[in-house]
Amino acid sequence: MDLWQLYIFTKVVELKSFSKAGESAHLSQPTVSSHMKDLEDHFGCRLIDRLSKEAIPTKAGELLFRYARRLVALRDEAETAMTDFLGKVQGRLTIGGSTIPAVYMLPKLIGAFTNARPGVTLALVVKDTGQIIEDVLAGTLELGIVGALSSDKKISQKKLIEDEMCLVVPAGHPWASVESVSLDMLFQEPFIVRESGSGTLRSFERHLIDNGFCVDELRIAAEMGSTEAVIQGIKNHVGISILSSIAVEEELKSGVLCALHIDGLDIRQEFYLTTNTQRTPSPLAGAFIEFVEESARNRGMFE
Amino acid sequence: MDLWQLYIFTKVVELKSFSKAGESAHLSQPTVSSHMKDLEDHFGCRLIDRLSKEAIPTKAGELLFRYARRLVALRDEAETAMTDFLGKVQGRLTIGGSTIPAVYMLPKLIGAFTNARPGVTLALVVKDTGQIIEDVLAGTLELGIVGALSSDKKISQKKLIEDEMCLVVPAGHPWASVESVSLDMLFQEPFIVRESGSGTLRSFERHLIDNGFCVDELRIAAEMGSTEAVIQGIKNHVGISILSSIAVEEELKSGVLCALHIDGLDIRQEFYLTTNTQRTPSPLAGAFIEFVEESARNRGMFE
DNA sequence: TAAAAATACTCCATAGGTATTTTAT
DNA sequence: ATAAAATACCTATGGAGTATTTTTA
Repeated sequence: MDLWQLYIFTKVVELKSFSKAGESAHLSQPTVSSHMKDLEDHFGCRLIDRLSKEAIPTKAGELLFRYARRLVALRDEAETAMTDFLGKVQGRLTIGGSTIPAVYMLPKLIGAFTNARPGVTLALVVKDTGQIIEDVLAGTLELGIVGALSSDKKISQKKLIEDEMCLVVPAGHPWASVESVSLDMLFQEPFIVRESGSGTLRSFERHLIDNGFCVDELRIAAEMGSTEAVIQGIKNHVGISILSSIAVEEELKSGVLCALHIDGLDIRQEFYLTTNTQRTPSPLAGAFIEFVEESARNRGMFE
Repeated sequence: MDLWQLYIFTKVVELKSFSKAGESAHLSQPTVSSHMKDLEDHFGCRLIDRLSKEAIPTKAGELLFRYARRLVALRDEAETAMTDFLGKVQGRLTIGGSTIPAVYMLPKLIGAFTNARPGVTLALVVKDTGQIIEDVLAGTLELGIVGALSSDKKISQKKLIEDEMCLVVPAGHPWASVESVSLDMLFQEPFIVRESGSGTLRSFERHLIDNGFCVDELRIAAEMGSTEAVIQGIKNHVGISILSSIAVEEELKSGVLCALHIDGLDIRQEFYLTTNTQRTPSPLAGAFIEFVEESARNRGMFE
């Protein structure tokens, strides 16, 4: 009993004729006969009484007809659901982001993507890089944007943007108009650091040590729990700090803050679109990935 | 996209493995591979991601899986519904009967048939012979029991019982112990007739005329609207009458009434199980037909 | 006689198999 | 090295056709 035979059966019942059913299904009359015989052999009973002028289902045929109609309808529903799913970019997609991408990159990207596409819902999950990579590996997340590379062969990562850590000072600060300062000059100024455990702080520490300095020598004015808090601290002259240029993009544009290089200290961080090589992205995920890559190529992402 | 492939697909998703799915469906692993490829080609997208240790559906595969499960379940439901319908004698059957069978034969038959079969409902429709034959021809009724033959070639009729019209007198009547009386003796006694239009009356009239008599010459004591009324009339000494022996079966047994032959008047009526040659009976109708024929053969029908 | 389904037959697409290779852990 | 799926290739069933016969109104 397959769907094709059941479909032909419904046509026979509806049109009350083998030959008309054949026409409607683009089949010859003998082919219809043979399928009906197959069905009758399968159930071991007559399903259709062949009267001279019309074909009428038996009681058993009526019972089967009710199921056949439902089965054919459900098949059609499945087909259209699949083509809809594959054809249209729609539905819900969850994107993972580590702190910097989640706060400074993804909101803009998600906004631009969903605005042009009704019927699309994007959810953002903020977790640390390790967690996001685990979720991508497990298949819980279709994609993430993180600031570190994974050695796992199942993880595919595409560089989206390079972010430089800059020394950030408030407007009006003596260094505001300077291009760059030397590393030892940092130790004169009150400094704001992130709480220990932050990726930003760790990479800064490593670079200081590499250059023969130590964090303890900094004149630490405050320790802040978030990038946003550090920005507020600088604005309010609590101190200066090292920050991702992406994070202060807005403030640099408006002139509230200024960024400068530190001679001999080149801290760059790259952000990667992270997917599972072994998993096929949904059409929605595929479209978003394309959109993100396109934005990165056009440098339209943060300009 | 056929049910067989969808079934294999559900097995692959459930068992997370092509080879295990093959085992469970008694197929080789390459056959499963080929079916999955067929499905993927059909939808034009990947449905299953083949990881090293397990096979996991893609988003599109998850969508299809939901439909596939429903389709397979519905198919199974149809199969069991069909085998139930064909295997068990159950459900509802409507039987047509003309007056005599409907009142004096079918209640007993229906009672005996349904008592032994839980889950069976028999409905009785009382109509005149012509109407019942029309309904059988139209397929509205699967079977009827009527007292006349049809010339329609699409009608099959099987004789169940032969019923003789007898002269019925109350117990204690002078003729009660007599074997038979001559036709002319009828005209001495008060007589009860059925209303004009009754089949019983018509055939009686015809027979009288054939023998050179006329109904008008009878001493008509009363004209009754139903066979039951005639019986009551005889019991209460209103008069005597000619009745179907089946109709007075009970009263003859209990001795309240007596039946005797009329010399030279032989009115017999046969009752026929009537079906449509072109229609396949449902299992329930078939079982009832068999039961009725068996009862007729055993003469257990009215004894 | 006409119209519908059944039968007889032929052909080829494909579901199924086995043997083997590829791939990833 | 192992386990799983893919590939290659072969076979046979059966789905589809055309031509014809049977059936019944």
